[in-house]
Amino acid sequence: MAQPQEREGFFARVYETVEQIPEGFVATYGQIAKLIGEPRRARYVGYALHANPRPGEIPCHRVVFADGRICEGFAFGGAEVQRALLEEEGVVFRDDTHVDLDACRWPAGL
DNA sequence: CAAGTGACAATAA
DNA sequence: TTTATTGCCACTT
Repeated sequence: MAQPQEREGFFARVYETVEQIPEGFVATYGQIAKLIGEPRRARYVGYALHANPRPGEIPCHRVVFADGRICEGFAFGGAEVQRALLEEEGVVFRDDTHVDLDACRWPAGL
């Protein structure tokens, strides 16, 4: 396999960043990608979460689209489950599939 | 080796 | 304003 180790470094940074998201807050793929220094890998941020090698430690449910939207077949049990998890932590929802990024965006103070 | 795919985002129409 | 397309970059086939 001789695959570039940078991939693991990139993935590791994504996990580190996502794990640092406080409860009641959410981050977007583009924001995370930019925070780790690779704004062009926004897509791969989601890819890293899909890989999710550490279920239970990586709050992937706190990571949403730039608009705060959650894809349907994305979460473990469905967008509804994810919405419930976010509401449980205090995240405000504008719609059934959109979170209030204006109030829950992370990192705060951008 | 080349082409296709994908938990996104930004820009164009 | 919403919808459609392109760009990104690594992985899969």
